[in-house]
Amino acid sequence: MKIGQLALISHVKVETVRYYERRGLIPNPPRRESGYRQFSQKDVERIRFIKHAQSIGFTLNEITELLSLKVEPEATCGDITLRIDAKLNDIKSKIKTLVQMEKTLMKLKKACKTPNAPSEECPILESLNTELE
Amino acid sequence: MKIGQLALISHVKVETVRYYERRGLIPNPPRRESGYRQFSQKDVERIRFIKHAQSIGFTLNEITELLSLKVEPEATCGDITLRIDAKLNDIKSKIKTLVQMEKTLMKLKKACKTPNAPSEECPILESLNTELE
DNA sequence: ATTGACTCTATACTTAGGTGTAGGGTTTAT
DNA sequence: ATAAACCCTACACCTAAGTATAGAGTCAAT
Repeated sequence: MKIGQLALISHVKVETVRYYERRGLIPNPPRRESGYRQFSQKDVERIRFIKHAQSIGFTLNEITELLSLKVEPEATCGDITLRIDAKLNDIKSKIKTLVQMEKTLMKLKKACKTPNAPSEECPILESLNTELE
Repeated sequence: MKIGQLALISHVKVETVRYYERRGLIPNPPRRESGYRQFSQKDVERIRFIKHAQSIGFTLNEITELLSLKVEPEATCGDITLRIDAKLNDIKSKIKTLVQMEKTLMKLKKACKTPNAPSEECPILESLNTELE
């Protein structure tokens, strides 16, 4: 199939497919005489893999790594699990940060008892001037 | 004080101070004859404000907005609270996404029962090829 | 055989928040 | 008075993951 159809099926833009190829995420496809890329079902799967991996938080660099682990003969399933664990740690720490932000924001919000007061003397803005715990 | 000292006190780089000035986050400072910027304690506070606001998740664009609300005469404390609420929603939705990723990753992790199996047949990679629920 | 839709390459642009560099001028301490 | 340390502007570069564009060539249907 041609690039347009692959893109359509895979719900990505044509430029994204070419971008993935440039990044080495998709094997260089064979070409017609005209230079047109010829894709196959394998490429549809490959893009699905990439998109799924992205949706669980992997970057394209990390996905490149996962894909090469897949073909390295000495790589084991345990090696994959290691990457999963690392990503779990990433995500946990992001959650932690966000939860802390949430807490601080809720505390700040409560600081405002007079919604009609001029913003100039808003206790929220004032506390941003000094300390945040 | 000169830019280097402001940067030192504020724990930011000199270039960052100039960058904030370019973005309009810091008022244009007066200059000496030589062209050197002259900063004051107010600017230290301003950078503190920016850094605190960043640490609770506001972008520099949003901080610019907060700063202008602060000086608009008709703006009220309630207007500030609105921004806090919007940011709280942002953050909640980011947390939600991350928690979902975490769940999926943990499920994937459990799928691997044979850590020494070759990665080629790793059930984790296989599920990325097909479906993720 | 021509038109419209598709594809090709190469290059630049996007967002966000900076960071780094080149090529100069200034200040300060000795 | 000279050297180190600082400051100036203007510009390019960085990451991440694309998106957009120009200018050219190709394919499919009428």
